[in-house]
Amino acid sequence: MPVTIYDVAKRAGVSMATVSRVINGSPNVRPATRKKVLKVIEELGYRPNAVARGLASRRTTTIGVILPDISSVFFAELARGIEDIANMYDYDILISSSDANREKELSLIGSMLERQVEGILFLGGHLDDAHRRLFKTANVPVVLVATEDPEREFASVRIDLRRAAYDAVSFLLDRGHERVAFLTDPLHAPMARARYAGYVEALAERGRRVEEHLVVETHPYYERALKAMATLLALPEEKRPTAIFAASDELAIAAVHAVQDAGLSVPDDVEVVGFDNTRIAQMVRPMLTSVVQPMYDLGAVAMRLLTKFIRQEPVESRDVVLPHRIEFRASTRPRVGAP
Amino acid sequence: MPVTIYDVAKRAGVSMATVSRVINGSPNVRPATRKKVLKVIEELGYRPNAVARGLASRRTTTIGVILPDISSVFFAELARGIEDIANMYDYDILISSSDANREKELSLIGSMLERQVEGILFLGGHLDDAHRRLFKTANVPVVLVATEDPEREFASVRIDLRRAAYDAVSFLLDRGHERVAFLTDPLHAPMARARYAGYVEALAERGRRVEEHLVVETHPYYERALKAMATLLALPEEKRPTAIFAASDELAIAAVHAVQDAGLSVPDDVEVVGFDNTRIAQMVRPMLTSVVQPMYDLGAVAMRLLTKFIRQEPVESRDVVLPHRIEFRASTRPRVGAP
DNA sequence: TTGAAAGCGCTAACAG
DNA sequence: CTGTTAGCGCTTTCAA
Repeated sequence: MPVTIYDVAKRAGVSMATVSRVINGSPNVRPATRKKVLKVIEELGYRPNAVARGLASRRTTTIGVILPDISSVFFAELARGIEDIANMYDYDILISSSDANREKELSLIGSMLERQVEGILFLGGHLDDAHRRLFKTANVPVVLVATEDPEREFASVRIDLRRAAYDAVSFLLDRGHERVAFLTDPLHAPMARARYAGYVEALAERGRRVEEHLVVETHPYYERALKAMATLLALPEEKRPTAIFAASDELAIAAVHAVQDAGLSVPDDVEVVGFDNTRIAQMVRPMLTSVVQPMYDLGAVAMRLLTKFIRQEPVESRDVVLPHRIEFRASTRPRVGAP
Repeated sequence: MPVTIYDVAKRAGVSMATVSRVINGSPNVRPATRKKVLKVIEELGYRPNAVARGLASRRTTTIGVILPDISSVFFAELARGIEDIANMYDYDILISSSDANREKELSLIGSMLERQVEGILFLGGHLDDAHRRLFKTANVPVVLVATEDPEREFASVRIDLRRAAYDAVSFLLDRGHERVAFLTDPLHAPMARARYAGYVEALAERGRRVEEHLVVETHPYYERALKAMATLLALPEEKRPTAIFAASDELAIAAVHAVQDAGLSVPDDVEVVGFDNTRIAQMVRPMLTSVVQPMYDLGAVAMRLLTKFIRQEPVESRDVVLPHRIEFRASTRPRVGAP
């Protein structure tokens, strides 16, 4: 029923190969012929079938993106970075949320491979042997994004989470805080563990040990975190933290509010540092000091790297670590000598 | 190089038709044969080529989603609703951001049709004749989601934006406010216009006219809105609004902060109502009263509707209007008799 | 229950 | 510069 390349060829009085050439912008077509074919394409409303093309050419111009949850601000922003670069290179994007569920991840990877994606971007999960095996039999390049792979077996684009946490905690410790709390989503997640490692390291380097009660593990939602922090702040003053490092901005905001609810002031009584520097960091009062994770760039750089692998271009590094920094705002006290 | 259905057939000593039947779960295969084939599939690590299948069967199990911006909280949440239902019906999703740019939208629609998507979900834009023409030649079902189409020509899933705005503004007016401001993103966007219509209607119904200076059009970002509101609040008291209806939660939060910056109190001096009831509404103090737009459900229902069209199942209504309501929180004063 | 064979719509040598 | 001819890997009649 739909118009095919064959219909166009017949009507234009040329072979389908010529039509194919016109469609694909081959220079080897006489201008007059091209014009004629183009006219017929217009008349017939011909629209090339990308599936057939994909089968014949073995190029689908599609890449697969697997992420924990597209509705999370963090991954949505990352996805946008991926999309923009993909677009620039004429790739379309197949997106699926995995809920960081291993089985779902594996099944999604399989499904994308069946669809003959030309590359896979895998975000924010944890790799085990099954993942590795699948990726290795894939025959298409894979880039991990914002994903912890201790083995560094696959190409990846990320920030140094451990170091970022280390920097944030060091900043707080160096201001003289005796008790810096760490508010985090469950520590079984690899990204949470990386931050925890940085927290521990910053303490250790100063001859301090982790005080169990200052590490607050909670579900990564505002309401839950608020309650968890309320409990911590109800402690007597000599056990209560005077600074809080939170693993996300959402957790940090919960911390800020818990402090205020306890009748204390941010930043005068308690300083708070968040993570990710999402839009919301600037939309609360006091505005949040936050570790900047360049989400859009992570996505963009990863996608660019993937195109290089697909085109077999040389790449400088398979493990790209993007810089992080701390954006200082009002949830911490002004730094001496800061602009 | 990769294993094909033919390789499996040969090795299993059956025809490729039989292998195809096994893959597709056809009941017309002797159990012993099925088992043998399955074993070979396993041994060879055979993975069906979905592109070839799509070409042969004319079914790609792919649907196309076009939205203004995947990094926006609103659309990301909507996308998640779409995804979950799509998944349930074994569809994969091709997502693209259009930036609400007409040309981009048209080109994306074309590209998705070339890819033989089995249906299209079009979110949050404005339809003109070019869109309509494309959709009509598409031969695949289209569902508009959270999209204003005055002509109601295509199936759609949405809330009654005009009515929702009307309800919010009526609520404020009925509390005795003389001056209710409307803080909105640019009014050329159809969704913004719909809310504006509700604002006007609520006023008109009470014999009031729109006061130009109370309609504040701004870019839909916190910083810009904050400035715009500051200007408005700098007005002498008799021109200053005592209530603000904002077109999004982000704008509403800017309004709250502008009021506070002006040395006034929310809700005592100025009441503020937001829109969408995104997560952030509960993450600011005072917590935001907001019009609930069920984003996840909009996506889920739309996707479900699309599957019905694809399967040619009967549908009850082509214009699904989901209910909205107002979630009352602390940015408005307590209602008399409210729980 | 199984197999043979004809496409699906296009690309990509190859020949001219 | 253009046409011919094989496929790409699978589904789907139609027979057997």
